[in-house]
Amino acid sequence: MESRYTPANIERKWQEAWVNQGLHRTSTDQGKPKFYALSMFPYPSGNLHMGHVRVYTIVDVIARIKRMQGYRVLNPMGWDAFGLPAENAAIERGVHPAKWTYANIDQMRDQLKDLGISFDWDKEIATCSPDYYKWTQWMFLQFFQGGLAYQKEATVNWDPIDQTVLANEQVDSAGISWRSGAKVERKLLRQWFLKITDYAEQLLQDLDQLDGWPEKVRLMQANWIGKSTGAQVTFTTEQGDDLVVFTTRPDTLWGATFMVIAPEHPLVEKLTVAGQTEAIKAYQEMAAKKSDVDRSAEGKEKTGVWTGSCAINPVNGAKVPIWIADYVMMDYGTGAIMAVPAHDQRDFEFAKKFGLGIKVVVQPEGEVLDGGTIAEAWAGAGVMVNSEALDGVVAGKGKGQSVERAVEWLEANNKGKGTTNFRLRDWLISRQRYWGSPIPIIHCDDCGAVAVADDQLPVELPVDVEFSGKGSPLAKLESWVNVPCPTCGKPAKRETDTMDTFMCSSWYFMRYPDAQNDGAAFDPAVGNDWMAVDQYVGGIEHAILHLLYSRFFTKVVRDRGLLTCDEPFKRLLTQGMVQGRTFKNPTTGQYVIPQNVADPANPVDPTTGEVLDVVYEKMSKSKHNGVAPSDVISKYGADTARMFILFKAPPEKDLEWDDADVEGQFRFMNRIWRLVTESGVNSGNAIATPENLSKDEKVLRRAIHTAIKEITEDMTDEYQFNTAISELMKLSNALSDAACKDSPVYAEGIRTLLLLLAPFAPHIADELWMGMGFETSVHVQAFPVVDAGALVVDELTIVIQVLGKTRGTIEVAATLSKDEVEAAARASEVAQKYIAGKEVKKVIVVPGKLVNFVVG
RNA sequence: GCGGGCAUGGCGGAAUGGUAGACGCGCUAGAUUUAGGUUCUAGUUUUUUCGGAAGUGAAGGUUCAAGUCCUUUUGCCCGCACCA
Repeated sequence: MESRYTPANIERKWQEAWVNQGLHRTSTDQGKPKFYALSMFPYPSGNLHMGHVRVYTIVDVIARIKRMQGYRVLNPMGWDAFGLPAENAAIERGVHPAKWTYANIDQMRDQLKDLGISFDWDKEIATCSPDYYKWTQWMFLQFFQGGLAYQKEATVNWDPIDQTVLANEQVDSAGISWRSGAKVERKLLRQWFLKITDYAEQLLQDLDQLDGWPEKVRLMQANWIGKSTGAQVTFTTEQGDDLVVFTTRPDTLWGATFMVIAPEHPLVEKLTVAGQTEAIKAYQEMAAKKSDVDRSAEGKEKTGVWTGSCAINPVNGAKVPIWIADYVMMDYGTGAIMAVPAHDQRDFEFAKKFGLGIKVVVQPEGEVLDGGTIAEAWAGAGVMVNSEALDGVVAGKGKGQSVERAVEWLEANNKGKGTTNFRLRDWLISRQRYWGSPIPIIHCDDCGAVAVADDQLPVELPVDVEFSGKGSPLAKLESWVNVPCPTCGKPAKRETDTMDTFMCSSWYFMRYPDAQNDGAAFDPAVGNDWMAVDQYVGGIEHAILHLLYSRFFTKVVRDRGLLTCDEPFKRLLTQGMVQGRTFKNPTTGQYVIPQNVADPANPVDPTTGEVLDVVYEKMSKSKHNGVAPSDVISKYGADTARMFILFKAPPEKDLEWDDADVEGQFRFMNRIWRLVTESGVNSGNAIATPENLSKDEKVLRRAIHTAIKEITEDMTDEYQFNTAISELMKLSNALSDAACKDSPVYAEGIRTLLLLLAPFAPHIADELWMGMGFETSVHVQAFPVVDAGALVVDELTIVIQVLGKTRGTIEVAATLSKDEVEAAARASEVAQKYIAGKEVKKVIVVPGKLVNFVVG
């Protein structure tokens, strides 16, 4: 073995050796408990960045430690390979998306291998491969046959840059596309949807099962699903139509003074009286131009137009005008509301602006509200008034209070019914692009939408298409579009939309355990053996998108009898960003290229001489703060990169990339190298026996087993890699300082250090382990188990407190009883100094920890 | 507006209600070295009359004992938002 630690000379060697030994192949030993470790698979952009390094390292450490602890581990890798960048490359550079994608995959796979991640490459999948998307299409047909996939004409989010529609989840609150950054437009189109709303209640309820998930993610999903309980009430229009509203406050029905319906509401035309036609039309056009976001922006100033018609309030027969206004959304509730201005601020503002009536039905205690004079809506507590049957009832949502009573009354009188409403919308999955899985449907004039037969799957993407960037290339390919109807044989047309790529990623974790099955998406027996994923790791950006869709898929797959699990991911870890050191001009806000900063310790702007701000921000080209994984690996090796990234911050927190800290981590690897190579310990050394140890040996052995205990705890359930590594450092320090380097305990310590280190820094650990003369890799050894006996101490340090203030410590024999400890403490010099001559009112003895004297 | 999270040395971060600052970075001094780097040793919250005293964003409270629990509050970050 070399005397100098040179990672470049050892890492590749071990990566190849592990492959040759088949160490990372998923064990089929059914005698072992299973552990499914999963990282969110990447989009194959072609370049590995530090964020990738972080996720895969985290999962790798977990997988490696579980293997050493006797689990059969599945740690797979694949590619979320459909998507627009490939198509854009085709448009810009004339490369076919498939060629571009597969080249990127090859490049990224090589980069991943440099990291020494223990993926089972036999399970590799790429969602753009016909072997895979065949089953994505099959999954779609499962939904279709289950009545969970349907077409609907709807106002949808249209991304003008990517030239496709997007699901609600893929547009942020500012109306910006998650991918292109474009402001989405609204378009009326016929599109495919999945009925995720059928599962809204379950998706919400089962969040309670997910106690291994961050609370934050569960809350985000609960908010997105957005359940609210209330009632549906049917008003009748003058024209005789039913106009159904949803309200969470049915108790205030008697206070409704007008109604508002969304500008897109189907009844608008019928309700509009002759004199109002133009005003209504103009308002509708204005509203149509605005996105939902614009509607809610603009200072929230209320706008609207009266249709000229009225409706009859079913509870009291009151005649109320029907307005249209864009503060009512067509896609929430029923697209129509009853307005109670006295008790709803939005309705109040609207009523004030247009001079509509305000009727108080809730009177707060000790106050008399008057609809004509109040300055704002009263949404607080009170007692019902002017509400016939409800008069005198306490207003509120509690048991026996007005809301419950109102629902009972509505149902008893057949005027409405209690109901729940969800914010969640059905999932729009059509995309007007080429590089995605075709939707396996054929449209026939006579038979409608007909499923492509299972034995005809996959509907393959045609290769020879033209990429102009305008419209779907598939739609223009007549030879592909025109096919006979599978049912009646008449000329029919293929669906030319492809699926949202989130379809592909919503079930890939079900495919991995049985990745090479060409007769089914997966064998249910294999699927049930491995599902659910025991530990999932990925970015918080999928808190709703991918994680919600995957939960939905899992429930549908369960209901189709393919799997038995309710939830796909038992535990979820959302790792923080990797941030780069960024130089920023404080006045212009411009980012300065690090190479142009002469003295990084005192950075000044190279052109203006201003002192620059040094901040840590997400790595990106525009900020000139990126660090390439390949550069770090070639300079320090993968082990140092892995150790640094794990040590620098807890996994869920953002991590500041700092070259000085990387150096520090490299020093630690060097210390271990020297410690082990200079120790003289080899596979032939006797292993320590716990008996008849000297004091020094006992101290060292306690340090060894404390490290085992702490690291094992840090790696159970909650993963605390940073403190685990600090324990490795402590053990390494203890071994360096050991006073008994000839002892078998020292040999035990050296070996234990390598075993504990193996999951974190696998290359150096195996190099040193095999260098000691062992026959088999460090990675197939059992993970050390703590010997509780080694942790027992002869002497305890007891803290002496007086009135809760620490005054010193004493050493006592561990065998002393509680009373004896108290007596020793009382007699101690430290305590006497503070308690002599004073009355000791109380003594608290915490065994093994402290004695606290309470003096008067 | 609603919901959630966070706040500890120069920095990243540790602390089952029980010696706050583990571990690391940086820094200071010394040793080794022709020098730099490496490596090793010691030190590194503040203050001090060298006995101590104070200290975990702020203010209260519970407790023998609070970074940790409770109440109020400030700042920052994140998610949702005219949701009927």
